[in-house]
Amino acid sequence: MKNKEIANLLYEIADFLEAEGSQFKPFAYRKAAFELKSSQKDVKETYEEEGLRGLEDIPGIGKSIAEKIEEYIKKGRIKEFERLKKKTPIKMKELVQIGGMGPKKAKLIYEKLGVSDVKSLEKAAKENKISKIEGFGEKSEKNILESIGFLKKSSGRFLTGEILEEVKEIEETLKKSKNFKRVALAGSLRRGKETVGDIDILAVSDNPGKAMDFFASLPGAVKVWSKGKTKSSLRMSRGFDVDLRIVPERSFGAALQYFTGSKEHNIALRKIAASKGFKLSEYGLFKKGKMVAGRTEEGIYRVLGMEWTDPEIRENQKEIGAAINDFENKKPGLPRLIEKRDIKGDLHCHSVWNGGRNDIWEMAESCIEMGYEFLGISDHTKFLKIEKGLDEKELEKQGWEIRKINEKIRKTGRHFRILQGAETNILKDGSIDIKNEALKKLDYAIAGIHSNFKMSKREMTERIIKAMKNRHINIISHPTGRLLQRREPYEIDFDKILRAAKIYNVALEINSFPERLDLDGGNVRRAKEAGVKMAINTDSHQKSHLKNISLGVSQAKRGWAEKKDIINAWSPEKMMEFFKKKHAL
DNA sequence: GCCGTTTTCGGCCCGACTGTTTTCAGTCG
Repeated sequence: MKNKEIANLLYEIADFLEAEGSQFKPFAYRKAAFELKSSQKDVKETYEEEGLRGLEDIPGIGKSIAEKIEEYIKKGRIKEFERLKKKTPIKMKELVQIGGMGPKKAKLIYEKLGVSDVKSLEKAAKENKISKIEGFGEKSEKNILESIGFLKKSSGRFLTGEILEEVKEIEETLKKSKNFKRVALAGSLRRGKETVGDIDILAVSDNPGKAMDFFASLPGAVKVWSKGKTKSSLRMSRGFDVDLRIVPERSFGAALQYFTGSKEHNIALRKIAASKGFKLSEYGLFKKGKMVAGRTEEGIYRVLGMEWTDPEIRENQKEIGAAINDFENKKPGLPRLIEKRDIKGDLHCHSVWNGGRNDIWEMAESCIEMGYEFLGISDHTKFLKIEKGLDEKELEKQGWEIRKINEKIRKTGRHFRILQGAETNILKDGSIDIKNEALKKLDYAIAGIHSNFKMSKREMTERIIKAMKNRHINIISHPTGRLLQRREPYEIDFDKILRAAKIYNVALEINSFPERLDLDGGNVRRAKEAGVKMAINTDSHQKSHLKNISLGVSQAKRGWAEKKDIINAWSPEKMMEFFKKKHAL
């Protein structure tokens, strides 16, 4: 039982309570849920070790919620929740996902029309019944249908960042088992896509029967779709499916290549193979019926006269041509793509100063553990009141603290430094919510859009360009504003933004947060081709988020980014020069 | 329902936006 499971339950209770018109309880439940979700300690363990008292020690959790958690751990259900659901029998979690639809509106349309889930909501909207209800209108009805359409498009896929850890655990479990000789992840996960449909795992086993038994009894598996000697399929409790294929060792590379995809890359590769008299399949590379490669991926590409290709760029976007060796004509091959180990620090991290979970020192410690050379603290600034944004005075105070910690680190002789930045807000008119005199004192400054998302393309583009012109702004955070499966990017003329970024020496962020991944691979590629520099940041609000950097690196790789394109892969000195150059413009 | 450097009651984050209204409720971040 994961903290998140209980947290989600508390969130849903909060929604039901809000629908009932309860004023402050929802706030309390959401706070408790948030604390649970971000707590590093397992609630169930806490309860087993310390009982109710231990639960009440968690901030935001008092007697009543502690008892509800106890009830859930013991009985697997919460009476209060059952009571609320009985009173208003609707699929709350499903309905509030619809844009513009909150708990109260969900309850209202249930009472008026008997709408209890998204399906019946869609039907009612199509029959123009929604617009007849008081408080709704034609526009609401249109928005509801639009939002449902958007949701449908993205349904059935999961955010890679949300399931990655669990998938890695599965991989490790299989690897540790004696039943498996080799295990590898394939599919879109291996290609670093931001969302994945299902998980493909390949394995080699001397005893496929036993191996499949082991697989089917994995912790967290809730349903076995199928179980055979070569292929089995499971549904995990989080809702995603995992396919395991057992292949002969001599075909492992070929199978890995085949099941990694993409389909388009594979088709192109098979065409190359055919043109040279080979036949390529998931079983191997064959010439006149004789297997010539297949044990490793490298072997297959080599025999085809190609360089091994990073999975992230296997999209048939010119990587095939680039990978073909042509030494005679000194043709440039594939670029050496950026790797996680190239990253020297994180420039977008929040701290307790604006409501983050960890203080600056704790964040720094984690960065040191990761082998970084620097950490950029960039807390929100004052316009974002909900995030306790810092004003000019508080930024100055934070500067003192950072200098003190840097001094402490310097004395240990460690090669590590904390930089002070800020994630400022680009206001509606393109101005920055922090005065230039204060920005000047920072090591660098980020600017991002956090309000007024719905502007015309022209206005939004002008707004961002105006911010880039500010001589203290070095990075634009999450440049397109998209939230995966939740919000489309805001309207911008990206080519114009790229030109401005180049002229005003501003880096665009590759935000590594699982639901952002913004820029994405496609936009990274465009930025790179325009000669625009980028920064791969995590937007961490607590130290456990720092590991998301690998998601950002995957997007960067998907966009063919190299070390030279990523400012936080440079030496800190060179990066600081990039920032300084801006001030001189 | 939770919390306390305003400590057992009274406040809880709050301003902007949206779509609906004609002064506001609900949603959003």
